[in-house]
Amino acid sequence: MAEIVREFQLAAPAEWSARFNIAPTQSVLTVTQEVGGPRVGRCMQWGLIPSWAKDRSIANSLINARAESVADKPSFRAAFKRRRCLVVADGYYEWQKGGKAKQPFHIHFPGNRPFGIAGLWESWGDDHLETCTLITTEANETTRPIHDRMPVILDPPDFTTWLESPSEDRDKLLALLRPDGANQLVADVVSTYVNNPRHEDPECLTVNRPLF
DNA sequence: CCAGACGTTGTT
DNA sequence: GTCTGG
DNA sequence: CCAGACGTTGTT
DNA sequence: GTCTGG
Repeated sequence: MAEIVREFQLAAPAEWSARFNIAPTQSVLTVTQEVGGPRVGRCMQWGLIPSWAKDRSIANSLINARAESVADKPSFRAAFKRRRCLVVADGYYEWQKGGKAKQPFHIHFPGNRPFGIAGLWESWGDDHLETCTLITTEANETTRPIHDRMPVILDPPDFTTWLESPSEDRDKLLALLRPDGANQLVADVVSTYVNNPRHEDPECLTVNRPLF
């Protein structure tokens, strides 16, 4: 948490403990910031529920939002204008499909430096349930062999722009939604142990063999 | 005007 | 909530 | 994302 | 095949 507070310049530590296999509908750590306000770390449920949704089942479909259309899609455009966030991670899983087999990879930076994924959030229902979605874009050189999409990983200098820009800066915001340009990511083959969402321990990160 | 949709992923 | 299709 | 379920009736 | 739950 100390590393996260420093990297994201949080005003205070957040309530959070290590996770190894976060599935959609479960809690993720996010960062939000009102214009001119402090950076706040808060937990939200992964899977966006728009304000107009009659029930929460739509969350299963809205775990990702495409950068190419996020500003216009009815499910996302309101959040794109007013409720942008960062989702904190030090790695993510991507599955490579070959026939029936689903080979998971653990994708991370050297040293597992935490990073911020561009996201959107909403508050839903009388209980003000806070939910979020991750924005995806085309894959970069490292991740393309595994899958054609990847999360938008923002450079720390762009955090403020993403979190605080007024809604009329649409083009400026969309320009941030690019693949990781520095291409410093590492992709490790891991065991299919991680394929079971009930498996939630460090064994999920065990490297099977080098990629190359 | 009202009714109905509103999403991504991957696979075919 | 807001847009599209009928 | 993956894993696992996928149904109605009536009865306790 | 497609939906739900985690």
